[in-house]
Amino acid sequence: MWAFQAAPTIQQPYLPLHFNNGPITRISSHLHHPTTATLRTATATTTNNKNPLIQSLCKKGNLKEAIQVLSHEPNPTQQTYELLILSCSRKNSLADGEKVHRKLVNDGFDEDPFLATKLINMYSDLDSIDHARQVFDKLYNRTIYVWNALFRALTLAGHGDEVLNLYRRMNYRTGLLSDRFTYTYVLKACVASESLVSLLRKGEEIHAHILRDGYESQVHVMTTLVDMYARFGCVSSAGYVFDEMPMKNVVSWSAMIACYAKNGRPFEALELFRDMMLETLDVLPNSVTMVSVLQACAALAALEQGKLIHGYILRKGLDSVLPVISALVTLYARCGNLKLGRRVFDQMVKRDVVSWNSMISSYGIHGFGGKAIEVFKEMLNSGVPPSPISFVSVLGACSHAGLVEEGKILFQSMVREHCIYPTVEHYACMVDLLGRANRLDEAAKIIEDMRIEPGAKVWGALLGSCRIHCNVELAKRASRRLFELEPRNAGNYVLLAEIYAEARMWEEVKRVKKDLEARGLQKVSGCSWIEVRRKIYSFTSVDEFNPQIEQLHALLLNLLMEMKEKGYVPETKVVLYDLAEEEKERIVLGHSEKLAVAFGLINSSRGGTIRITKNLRLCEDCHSVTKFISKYADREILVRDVNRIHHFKDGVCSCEDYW
DNA sequence: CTAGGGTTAG
Repeated sequence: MWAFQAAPTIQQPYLPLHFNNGPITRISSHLHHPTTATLRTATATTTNNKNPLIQSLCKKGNLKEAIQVLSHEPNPTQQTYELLILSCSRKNSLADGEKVHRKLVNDGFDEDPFLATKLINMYSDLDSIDHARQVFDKLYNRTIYVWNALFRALTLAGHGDEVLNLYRRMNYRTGLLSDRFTYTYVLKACVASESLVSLLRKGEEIHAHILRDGYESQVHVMTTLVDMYARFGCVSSAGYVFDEMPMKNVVSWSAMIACYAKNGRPFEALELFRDMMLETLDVLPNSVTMVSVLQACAALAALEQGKLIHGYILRKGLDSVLPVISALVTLYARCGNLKLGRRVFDQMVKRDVVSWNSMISSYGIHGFGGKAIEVFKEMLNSGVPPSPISFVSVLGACSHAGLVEEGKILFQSMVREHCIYPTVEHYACMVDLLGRANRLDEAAKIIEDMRIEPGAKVWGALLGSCRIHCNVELAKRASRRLFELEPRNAGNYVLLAEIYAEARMWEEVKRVKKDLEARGLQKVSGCSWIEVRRKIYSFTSVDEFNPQIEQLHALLLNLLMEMKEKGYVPETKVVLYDLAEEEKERIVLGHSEKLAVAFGLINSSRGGTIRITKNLRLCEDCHSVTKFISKYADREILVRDVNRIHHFKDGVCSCEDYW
């Protein structure tokens, strides 16, 4: 591939990896120092040729001309090459980069580790990881800088496992010691792996190395460590490292807040944010911090809390930062206030693909599929190319709204018009779209025709559809695959048991439940919560400690009687026990969302919307009861379940009973 | 040459 000439000054045999000791180490130890010239530059410096023309052309951004002059320049210096390489990165020109590289080799700089570092960084910036690797492979004098540059390049390219293999070789085969940069890169490599193996153990091993080498007070290293544990979902490990950090700055705090926000612990995220504001005087939150805080508010559907945070963002002038605005759009939409989200979106001066995606998915979760498609098309018209997530968002919107044909057309346009190849997520959307619409055979056909391995998400979507339409046979097939793919996901067992229960196959229900227990798993219990005057109250069906619980039950019983007179029949098929109908009715009446709605009726002012959030999918009985309450108590009720938002008003729901 | 963030997900 490369037709470089052998270096005229240093002739060394090519070894891909070598023992970095002996005289070579001595050469490299002074070669890598940027102020120390190589043999070749030493000559150049003595002739006092600093190539002012090339350098000034580089600084002016006139790369083409600089390369022109370079081709006639007999003595380019190391500094000149450094500027040229940086220019190629900046100009995003691989061809020019290769030209400069070739000339550099001809001029005998191919064993200069300083320039090799720059070259590797350049090729990494130009997304040419193979070239970066080659620079490294051909190099004999490898300083820690060179290793670090390659680690950085590979990590950015997602080749985490390669970094870890090289890291091991560096430790065993060279005398080089890792520095704080090495550690940040190899820690990141643990989570930047294309293979599916969990590299948590590796990360823990590196953690030990870091402590051994005395880096526990290096803020960058420790923050990366927090983030690594966060990405593995090891919240307590992340918290432990964070607590032990002797020095913390805004990045460290943000990493830990993000850890909570991303791992389903929004409450702790807000708590930590509060601690940060109270405990530290010199650490001020910035836009990155605020994004995670907004995410936490969105997860909790804490609208009032979110509005306060929005106010803070405005006061601090962080309201022009794109990620912050996108997070605000999502916050308001997920809190049920689509109008406010739209207003924030409309006020944006500039929009990138993420801003558009947040608006598309906002319409999606509210069930406005048509609006989502409209916004999607508006995005295309405005010249912003869609991302894979744009399609997940818009297909999800079609799914919630039952727009099957529109979804199919969009799905086909992915490859045809946008060169975006569907991933497991996209297929899962299509299976969900078709399955929900009771076109289960078509959904199964999609899976059969998939060109990639259908993952758990795809089979999960199919099983979910089987649940809605009570298709026992297909459910058996889907669950068999699911139990292989994710044996520890309790939700799958529950879904299957519910399907059997609806089909009154009680023996099967028992078997699945036994299976669940045998694996030491538990059904995730339903939990609903409501924000009243900026406080969040949560409910579970087994909660005996709620001081108002008797009042709530009484209210629900009254409603039940009233509803039964009006012809309501409780829907008890979610109950996984073969019990008397009366007993089942008692169970569904205690569902957490009903308690939350009752609490809302009692504790919030009339005329205001009651907003409830639930951790699972809304059950059919709660859905019809809430419809009833919205009419007879004359209240607007918003319920956000795991999938979408239901807007109850005058006895009907915005989902039109399709969810 | 180093650390944290937005949109999606049965």
